[in-house]
Amino acid sequence: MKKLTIEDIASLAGVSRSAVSKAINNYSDITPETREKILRVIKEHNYYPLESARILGKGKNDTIAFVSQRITVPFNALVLREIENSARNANKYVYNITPFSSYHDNKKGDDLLRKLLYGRRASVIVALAMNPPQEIILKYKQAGISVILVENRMKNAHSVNIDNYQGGFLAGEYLAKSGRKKIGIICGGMDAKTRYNYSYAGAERKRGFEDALQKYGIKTGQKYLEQAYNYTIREGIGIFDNFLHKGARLDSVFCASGDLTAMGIIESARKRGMKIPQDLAVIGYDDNYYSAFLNPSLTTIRQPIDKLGAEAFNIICDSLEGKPGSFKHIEIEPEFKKRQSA
Amino acid sequence: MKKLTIEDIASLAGVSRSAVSKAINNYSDITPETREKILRVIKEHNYYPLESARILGKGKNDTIAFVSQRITVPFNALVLREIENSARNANKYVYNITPFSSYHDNKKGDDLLRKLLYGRRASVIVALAMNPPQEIILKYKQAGISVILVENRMKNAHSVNIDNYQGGFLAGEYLAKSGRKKIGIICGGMDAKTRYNYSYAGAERKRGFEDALQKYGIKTGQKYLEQAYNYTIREGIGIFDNFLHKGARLDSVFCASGDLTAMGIIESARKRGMKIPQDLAVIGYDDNYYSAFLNPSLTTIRQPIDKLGAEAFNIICDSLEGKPGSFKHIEIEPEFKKRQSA
DNA sequence: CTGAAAGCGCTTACAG
DNA sequence: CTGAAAGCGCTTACAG
Repeated sequence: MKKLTIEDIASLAGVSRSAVSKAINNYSDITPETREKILRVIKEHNYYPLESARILGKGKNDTIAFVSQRITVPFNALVLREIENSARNANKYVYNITPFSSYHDNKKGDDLLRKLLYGRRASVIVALAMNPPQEIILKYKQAGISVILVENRMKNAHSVNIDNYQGGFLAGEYLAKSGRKKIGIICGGMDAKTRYNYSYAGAERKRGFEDALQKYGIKTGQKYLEQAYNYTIREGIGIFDNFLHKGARLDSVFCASGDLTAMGIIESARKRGMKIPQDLAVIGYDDNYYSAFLNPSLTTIRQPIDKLGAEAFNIICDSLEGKPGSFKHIEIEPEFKKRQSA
Repeated sequence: MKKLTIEDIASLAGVSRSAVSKAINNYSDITPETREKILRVIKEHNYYPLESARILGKGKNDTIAFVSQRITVPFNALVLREIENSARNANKYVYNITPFSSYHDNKKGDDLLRKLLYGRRASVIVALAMNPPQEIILKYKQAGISVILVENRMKNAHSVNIDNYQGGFLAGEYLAKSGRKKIGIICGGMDAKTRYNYSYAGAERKRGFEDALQKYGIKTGQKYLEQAYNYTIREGIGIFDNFLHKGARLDSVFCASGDLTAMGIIESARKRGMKIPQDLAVIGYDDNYYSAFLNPSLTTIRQPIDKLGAEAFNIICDSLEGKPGSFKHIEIEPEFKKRQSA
């Protein structure tokens, strides 16, 4: 198969290579007739410029890198989807967004961020639930490339979060006010042996939750805390056993680790003959699209991911369009969804 | 920020640029000592080669393009995840896989496939639930770039499917054998006004289902068929009304369009006081990870996406490693999951 | 094994 | 407005 180059198009159209380049890039210093003729030839011959040559020639790359542990994690996919939706609505940058995954390999995650920076593969970074070292963040700052942290917050970078402290507080307050006394919490990212095991979102949810309980004079502590690592239904089932084993006879539990954990807890509690919510009130986190259809329907903290995506996209635009301004830290309000499980 | 180039590394290490290139690419004609010295300098200075320059220099791009309507659709994300899992297990190509989305814009979809081809942005294409015209498929064949269709099947391209005919047949046969007489089907992609509205998977499921019903002497036809377009719970709720409006008093329904449709149907039927499965048996499709936890738990056709991903990855490897062979068409067996709803 | 040189396909000053 | 020329940062024959 013959590979067409800009040279071929130029001779087919009877113009110079730079004229073709100008037509492609929609530059103004070219007559409309010439432009149209060139574009016609391009279309006729199915010519698409080689992307790598464009990037090299231009000296910059206008991709928006969306970096996460895994794009296929439902929450991560939803965040990306909402950023894409904002891009579609604004009718710009839609095709510039490229997902990158670290596949839960922390060193690879750091390496990925370095590669994107030093290999100049992106002009804006959206990093979801990543914990990069300050050193990398500073290098980005020096390079003038914006980093937008989602589900994290650090100096020298933008951040967009759904107010996790508030989410935890709402859950704690509701259970306390309903007269529950032995209130457990299941939370991820508490095992901060290294920065990789730390989750800003998890820590904030726990902090808000415990502040609420303390406000109402309810005990907190290790006995009432279990950690989540996988955020799966199966894990939730096992965690319920852990509470029993250490003698924590809960009357309610807040699954800050998500609706899936809550599903596991409910499954496990029922097998032991407990009634939900009478014997055990359960609150989830996220409000997955099917959570209202579960049995019982799940009381949960809803995360307005659409708003999160919109805010992130605003910062993306500001960065790409060179609008100055200091680092923004945006907190979006979560919503308490009262249903049957609590 | 100073941008390091291969030139800088060469002078820092006291060697030529080609030596650095050889070290980076792990070529053999270089002494181990030289290589190590170069790699040390590279690491020390955080040098990452500019990807676009590498591609341009090499004259080829080794990315594996994963093309779908939207990577954030749960089924699509799962297929990608399973391909990635296979890559991880095989410890190769993990970081070569890049997702591209057409965002449900059919022309953009075709354009994307052309761009990937003519702009040489990929060396293998995995196209999920895409309906490219034969013309494009043939161009890929001529260019020697493999196209692997998933949820579709065409000449001149590989294909990997979960046997949709069989899935439909299993559902139809089960309902017929349970003594159901008025059996509805809800299916997507039947509105083949253009090739974009056509779904190979949907058509095959319907064909298998109707063959089963005919085998057991049960009526089929327009009255018992409704179309799905969005595959959402909400849509399922509305579709149940459609059946009632046209006077189809069903005793059972097969939601070939997925478990979400089934959830909507169940929701709607219950609001009308129907008992599931006594008054209405409902079979879904997919077996979403939460489908066993619904109320009632959902009887459904499970799609073994892990196997699908593994098969697709095998073909990817064969293509990348230049193993010859004719086009493969793989059909994976689905599994009937008996639960409470039917 | 090493290094000088040409080439990949674009873009972008710059001269006309 | 157009076009010849240099440059982007790599890779790859090729000569040594």
